[in-house]
Amino acid sequence: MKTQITRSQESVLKLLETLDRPLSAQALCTQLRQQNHRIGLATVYRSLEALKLQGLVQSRSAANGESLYSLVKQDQHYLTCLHCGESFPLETCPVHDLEMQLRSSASFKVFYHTLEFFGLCSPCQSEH
Amino acid sequence: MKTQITRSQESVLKLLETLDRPLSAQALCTQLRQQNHRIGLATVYRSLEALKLQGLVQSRSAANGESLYSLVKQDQHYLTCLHCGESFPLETCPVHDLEMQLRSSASFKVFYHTLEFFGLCSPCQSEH
DNA sequence: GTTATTGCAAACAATTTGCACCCAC
DNA sequence: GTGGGTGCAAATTGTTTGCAATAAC
Repeated sequence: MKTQITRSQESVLKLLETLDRPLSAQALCTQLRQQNHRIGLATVYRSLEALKLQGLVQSRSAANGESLYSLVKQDQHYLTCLHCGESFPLETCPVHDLEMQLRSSASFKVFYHTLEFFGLCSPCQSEH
Repeated sequence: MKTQITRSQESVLKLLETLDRPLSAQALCTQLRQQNHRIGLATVYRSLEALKLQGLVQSRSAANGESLYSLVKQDQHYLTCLHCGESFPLETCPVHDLEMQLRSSASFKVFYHTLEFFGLCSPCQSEH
């Protein structure tokens, strides 16, 4: 479990820090190239995987099947509509206390958590 | 948003009721065929999608990228190891109260939620 | 009979992998 | 120099889709 960071991992990390919402690997790659980084999609995936292993980056899968990546620091708690797939961020996270308890447990080292509620958003409730 | 259940959806639902852990679509298809259901993988996916839309079935993505399906009734809350990918079920769910609050809100109709903590399990902590 | 559902196979797309090249140390 | 990191393109694989056949009503 190496902990050293490579050049690519650093540029991915830097980019994620400027973003306020999770992006797909492909979108991240496109943005990096627009910023004149010569980087391949495979490297973006490899970097994201490495950063996840270090507990710096998290991913969740969107309704369309692709994975969305963001910093662990940026809490990700959503209300997600089963019908249209849209995710509405939750303001507060109700499980911080439990996370703190778990963090102090030696048997499992917690880096971060995700919490997602699934259901129907207001517009989708009125369709039949 | 139709609510009627088809024959295939019913057999998938029946199978899920007999299982105590989430399975992939492929595994579900295999099991159904072993039980002499003549069913195609595509139909399993279509059934799972329909059941999800009805709030009966939930899915989460495993470490290897595939989706694992289970009944909404079967709570799914995990400690997941970033290193080996193994998921350890949590005994209790700390967010039921919040879910109850959200359920009574008219603006978003909550069917179910997922909660997952990510980190390193005990064996993986000792590797370096 | 008409319409929705199904199985199959082909298509698709996100992700992973093989490999030659290149950079850092 | 050597070993790890990288880009590219090919391979892989979970999932979706087109379509003819079938089942439901």
